Amino acid sequence: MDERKRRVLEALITDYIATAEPVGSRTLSRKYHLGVSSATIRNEMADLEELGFLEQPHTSAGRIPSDKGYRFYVDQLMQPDRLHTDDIARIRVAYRARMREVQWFIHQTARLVSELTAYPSVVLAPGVDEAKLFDVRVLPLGRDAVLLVMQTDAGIIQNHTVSLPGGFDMAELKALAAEFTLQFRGVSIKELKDRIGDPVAGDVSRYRGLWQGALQWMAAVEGDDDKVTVAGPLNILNYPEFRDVDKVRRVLGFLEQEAAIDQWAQSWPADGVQVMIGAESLVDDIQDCSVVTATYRVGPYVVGRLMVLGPRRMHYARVIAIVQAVSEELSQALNWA
Amino acid sequence: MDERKRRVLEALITDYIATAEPVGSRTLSRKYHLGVSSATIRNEMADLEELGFLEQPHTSAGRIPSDKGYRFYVDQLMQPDRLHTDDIARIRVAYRARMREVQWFIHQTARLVSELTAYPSVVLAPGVDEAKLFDVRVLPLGRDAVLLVMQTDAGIIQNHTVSLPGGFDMAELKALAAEFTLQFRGVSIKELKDRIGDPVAGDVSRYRGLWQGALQWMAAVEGDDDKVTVAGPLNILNYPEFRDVDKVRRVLGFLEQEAAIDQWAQSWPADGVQVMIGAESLVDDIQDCSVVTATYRVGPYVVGRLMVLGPRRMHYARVIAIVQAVSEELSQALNWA
DNA sequence: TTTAGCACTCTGGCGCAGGGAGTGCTAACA
DNA sequence: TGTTAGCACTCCCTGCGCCAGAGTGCTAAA
Repeated sequence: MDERKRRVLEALITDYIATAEPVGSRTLSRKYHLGVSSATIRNEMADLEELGFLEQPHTSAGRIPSDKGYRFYVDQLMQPDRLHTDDIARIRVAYRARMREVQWFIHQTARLVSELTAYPSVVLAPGVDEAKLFDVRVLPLGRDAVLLVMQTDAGIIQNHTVSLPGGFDMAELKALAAEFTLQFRGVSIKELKDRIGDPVAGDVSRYRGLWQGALQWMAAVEGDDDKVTVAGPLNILNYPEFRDVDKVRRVLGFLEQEAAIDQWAQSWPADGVQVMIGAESLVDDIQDCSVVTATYRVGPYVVGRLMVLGPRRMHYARVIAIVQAVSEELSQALNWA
Repeated sequence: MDERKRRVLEALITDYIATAEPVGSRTLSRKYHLGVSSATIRNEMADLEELGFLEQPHTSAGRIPSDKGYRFYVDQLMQPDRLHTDDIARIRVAYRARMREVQWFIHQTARLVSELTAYPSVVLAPGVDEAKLFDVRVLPLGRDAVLLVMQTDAGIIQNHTVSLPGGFDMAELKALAAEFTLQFRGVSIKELKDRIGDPVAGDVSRYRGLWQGALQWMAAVEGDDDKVTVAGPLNILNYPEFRDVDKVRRVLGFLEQEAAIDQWAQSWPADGVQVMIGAESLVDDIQDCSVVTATYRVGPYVVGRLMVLGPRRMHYARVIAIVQAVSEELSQALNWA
């Protein structure tokens, strides 16, 4: 793999990313001043194909990069773009607002990333599973309904309206909430799921249903709800590789499977920017896509990820730079929030 | 418009809804026992075309219904299906759960409708704009953050975390919330938007930013957020008229414009099941679609709507029945909730 | 080692013919 | 007078062959 092969491969991938058309030797020698003739490039391309970096759709077409080719490009050839100052400004401005809930930042991030990249984006919100219960409170809402408010150590707040037909005794409920807080403070939500059946001190008989419902809700419903935010899914329709409705269906269908995406993301390495090319994602429905993902933090802890989904010939250099910059900015914003 | 013409038109539309193929006279005489020969049907079809109920894609193709044809079919010929007992059971079961927030019912409804009809569905949640403020409370969350909880007379509860760097005086905040409640109870959220600047009695100087932010949030952000719920958008991909990516883009793009949908829905007549065929919707992006919509109530008041979006050759009889049944069931569920 | 030249291959577009589906018209029939 | 059978005609769709264009691989010369 000498220097010239590297340059040919880089030029070819650059061109293919821009045009989505198989690239021929003549095109390369004309558009990129490689200093050699098309015949030489032809030989290099034949070698690169033999090495598995390129593929030929059919005998008399140009070459396109293989997954391996993209991988080499991402790891060895490309370097992340320097973002345009406009883009940088846009990222800064996006988080300027104060007094917002975490969920607002998540939405904002998803929209921002999909607009900057022109690909669909996904943001995974901090999970509540790992968070530890901090306290539970109850607010009367009327004659026969209360609002349960749960706070975790990560500062995440969940709340839920519960109706109690037949009314309730507020003092009793308050005591119960205090008791509950005392007993379960510091227990992770995940663990709480297994302890739904635990007896709670105090007179719970009347409100057993309430607690069980509330716990189920805390543990299950709200835990996964809103965890995955998708923005700009229709961006995928702008790329010629998705002119086919069946391919579109698979990708958009995948983006609707929020629970599956969440679970899938659990298996990824912990930190930093990752790139998955084509089949590397191990997900059938997005074999024709690449994924670029980065984590974000609250303090020192990784709490969530953002990702960009695009065709395999994604504009990696730019997307990586954006994802990197946004994840840092988001981490900062969350630290201040 | 004699009886035979009506029967021919009905048969033709039924067939076209099922097959999406232009229907010829021979097909009609074979599949539907109309008691006359294909030649006679041909004559009737020519008449129906002249009257504007049918169209011909090209000279030697069968006929397809025009918008006017569908309109006549919906108004005069068709009657809503009797739902299968399975479907009825499914609708009943969907709302059986208790102790749920309004938003849960909305999501449930959207999913249910899109699954039953196999078309995309949209549900408009009760607006908060018309709701009147009932009370505002504040809960301490830690050293420098509080949770604002706002309740309206419609029983809608919104809440919002606000950070107050530098700490706060809880007693003062509580008094302020009480004061605020006193002053604005009974004022609609819509009105509240215009009165954000109103002075509040008590010492607000320290917390002015808090109130302004909170009000802005109540009035603007949460008011429109989540108001429109879409389910099953990809169902549209199953219909051959949307095999073209550009058409898909327009329809799915429309379904993403939640604010626009909300506004659009404001202009519809108040109550009952409505059908809009093709251009009748007055929305460019869904000229190739029909819409079936129904309202639902809390007590005697219409508070929201659900709608089904499908190709013009929608299965009106079934969809109308479903939309009708679901809207009634939802109204009941909300009355009990 | 590089390059020019050339024969070869494959795709995609175009024109054309034939089959099929459906129509409209005409004339016969009840 | 309304209905039907028959028939010529129209138009779409499909498959086929052909050709131009793009690109390759190989060979031979620089």
